[in-house]
Amino acid sequence: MPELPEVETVKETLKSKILGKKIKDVKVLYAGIIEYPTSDEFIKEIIGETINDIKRRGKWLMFELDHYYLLSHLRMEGKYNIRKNGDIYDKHEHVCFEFTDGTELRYRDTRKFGRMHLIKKDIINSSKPLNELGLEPWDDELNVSYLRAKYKTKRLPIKTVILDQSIIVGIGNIYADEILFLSKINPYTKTNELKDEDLNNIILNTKTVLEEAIKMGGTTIRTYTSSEGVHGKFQQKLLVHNHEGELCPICNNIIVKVKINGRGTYYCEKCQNR
DNA sequence: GTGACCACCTGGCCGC
DNA sequence: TGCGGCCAGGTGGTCA
Repeated sequence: MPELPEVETVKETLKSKILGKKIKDVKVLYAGIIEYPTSDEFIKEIIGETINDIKRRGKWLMFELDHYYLLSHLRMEGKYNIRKNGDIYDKHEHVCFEFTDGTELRYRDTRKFGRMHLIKKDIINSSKPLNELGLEPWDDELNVSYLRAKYKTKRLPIKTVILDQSIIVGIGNIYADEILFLSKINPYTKTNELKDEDLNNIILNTKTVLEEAIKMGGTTIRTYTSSEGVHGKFQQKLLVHNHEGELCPICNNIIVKVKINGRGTYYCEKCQNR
């Protein structure tokens, strides 16, 4: 499932393929993907726009057009493919951007969880969804004081809160397990009971894990691959996630899998005892 | 403001 | 082999 490193990989892959292309037509085959505005308005406004740049904010892909930003969240299984005009549609391709050069960018999503917004450039930072996002992992303002302020009222387990995109963006279920393992923090720990040392470890290990994952092209796990069939390699580096019943790489204890607020969570009871 | 729960979705897996 | 049920999970909405 796409988390920050996977979105970063998609962004870089697409930048090398579609920058400068002008949108001639758009087909929305499943309107539920278009969150804002209506799909009719979406189509009307985006035709004639050129893709000038592609950025990322948290798990959102940001296609910079002439007058708008097209925001795209891949959720669980969203991906982009380049096709030639006239290629037969796959049943899971839901939005198709036709370019003036005869190629097409198609959004494919087997579970239809992904969402798109088309937002005017001058209000992009003050509009949903970007105005509700927290700090990037590499933001200078992400420090112990920031986390302490955000976490002080949170009684939920840290495993749940570390996924909160309004605090730190980009962390999903896979990397959350890895970050807590490296930080030696039990995922059940009440967030407001974490010590400053724990918060510092979360910050450092978030950067470490995500940087390493980006270098390796993200994680290819279960049904997810990146754009254009690009496979990430970080799953080879996962220490606990998806390793239920295997030995902890640090202490040789058995890695267990539990459910915390509905999320599958892998951890080592011996190492993560804080 | 916070936390619990549910809905959105469909492919894969498991048990019968 | 076929069927039904469960699971996976990011996010937003509703309700207490």
